[in-house]
Amino acid sequence: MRSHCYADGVPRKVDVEAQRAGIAAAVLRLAARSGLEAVSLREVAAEAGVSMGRVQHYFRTKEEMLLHGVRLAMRRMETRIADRLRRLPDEVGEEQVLRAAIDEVLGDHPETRQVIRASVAYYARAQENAEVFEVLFGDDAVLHDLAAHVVRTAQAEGRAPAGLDPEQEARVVWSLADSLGIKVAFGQTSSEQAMATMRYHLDRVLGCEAHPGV
Amino acid sequence: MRSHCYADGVPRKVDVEAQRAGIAAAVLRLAARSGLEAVSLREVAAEAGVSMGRVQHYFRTKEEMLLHGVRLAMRRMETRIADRLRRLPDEVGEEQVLRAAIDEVLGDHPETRQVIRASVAYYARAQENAEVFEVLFGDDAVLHDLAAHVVRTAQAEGRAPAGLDPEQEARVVWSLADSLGIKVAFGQTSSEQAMATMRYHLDRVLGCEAHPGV
DNA sequence: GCTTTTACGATGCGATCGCATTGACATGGG
DNA sequence: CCCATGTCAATGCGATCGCATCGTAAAAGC
Repeated sequence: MRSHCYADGVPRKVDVEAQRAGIAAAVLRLAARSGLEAVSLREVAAEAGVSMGRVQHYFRTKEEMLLHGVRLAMRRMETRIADRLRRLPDEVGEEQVLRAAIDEVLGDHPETRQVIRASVAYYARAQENAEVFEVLFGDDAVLHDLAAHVVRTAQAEGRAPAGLDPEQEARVVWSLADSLGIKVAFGQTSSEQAMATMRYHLDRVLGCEAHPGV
Repeated sequence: MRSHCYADGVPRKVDVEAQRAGIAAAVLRLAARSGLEAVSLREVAAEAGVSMGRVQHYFRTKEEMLLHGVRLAMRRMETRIADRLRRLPDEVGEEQVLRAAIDEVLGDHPETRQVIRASVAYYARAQENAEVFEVLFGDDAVLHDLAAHVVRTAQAEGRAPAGLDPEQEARVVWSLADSLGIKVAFGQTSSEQAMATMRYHLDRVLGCEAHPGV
């Protein structure tokens, strides 16, 4: 009746990754709620409902624990976007991928807002810790290229207005999504308002189409 | 030969506001450098080069000190924008005001970056502390109205493309400025790159004109 | 001139911090 | 069966935390 019982009677070790993920989830909740100041080993242990010794067993230092926390945040975001794509009819184009990612960022699901708030809490640390910087911003180039390609496709199909610079438009789109996502996560704006603004902008750049969400 | 000597031999009290500002400046430096986690009474005292007793004398609690810090940040930003306007030829229109504010946000002057990084460090606290929220985001409505009005003017003068929604465009412009400003402050993007993106966008919304800066 | 107020510096308190150590217990391999 | 290993809970350490208190020296008020 221990929490780390074995599955199917197969005698095995404790699921290390699951334990780490449980603790990292507590880190995320605390960071999202009150910033990194509130993240101490004792608080994390209490939030995760485990002993402090357990936390220290799975993370050698606080730094390592924090890094694992922000990694979990990004992984969750990717998972949620992938789930969203899976719910769409098959054969999604790149524009659907872009729109799904933006929808996720601007949505008001509590977990999304938690991840975004936690990410912002890590910003200061990203300046001093290259690994945190990489986790937070490492995927930006891929997302940028995705947006730029979508713009180019819209141009090729004649849906986009003339004279657009796909590279600059990509920067605008993601900057907009970032900023609106943060505003939603911190309660400055409603999710609906942010999605309306995003849809307004995308309609002018990619042409007006019927889309679920933004 | 004390640091709080009187000016002109006039026996007066210590300049309370100057003392508080000096301490708040230290708070800003620490928050910008390493986040609010690094802001303790002892660290602030050391950074400001004063005793801990002095810090406690001018701020009854840490909370009050932090609030004064973020107020100083916003005040500095406004001052820097006002200075920028004063350097322009007189009779500035509202569009110049908007552009000056955006220029300041995207500029790579160390003090601007410090203020932006410090502001981001306060985001988590803004959720729990209504006063911090007000200081950080209280001016947003004014800035929004400014941008919307500038867009409307550009429309009236026939410089803007047809079919623009000034309210939405205002949201886009400020979201863009916020996001790019943060990216510059945290070293994700160069100031030049951010200004180029901003100029690119403004040219499409307000019409292309020759402007200093963005 | 004497008291009150202002402006600190210094020090101490209890709580909490990250981290290291220790030991109990359980498991699987030899 | 024994022991190496993995998995923790418990505890203690030195440092640091925010804050309260105390003492002092100087100016302000009477």
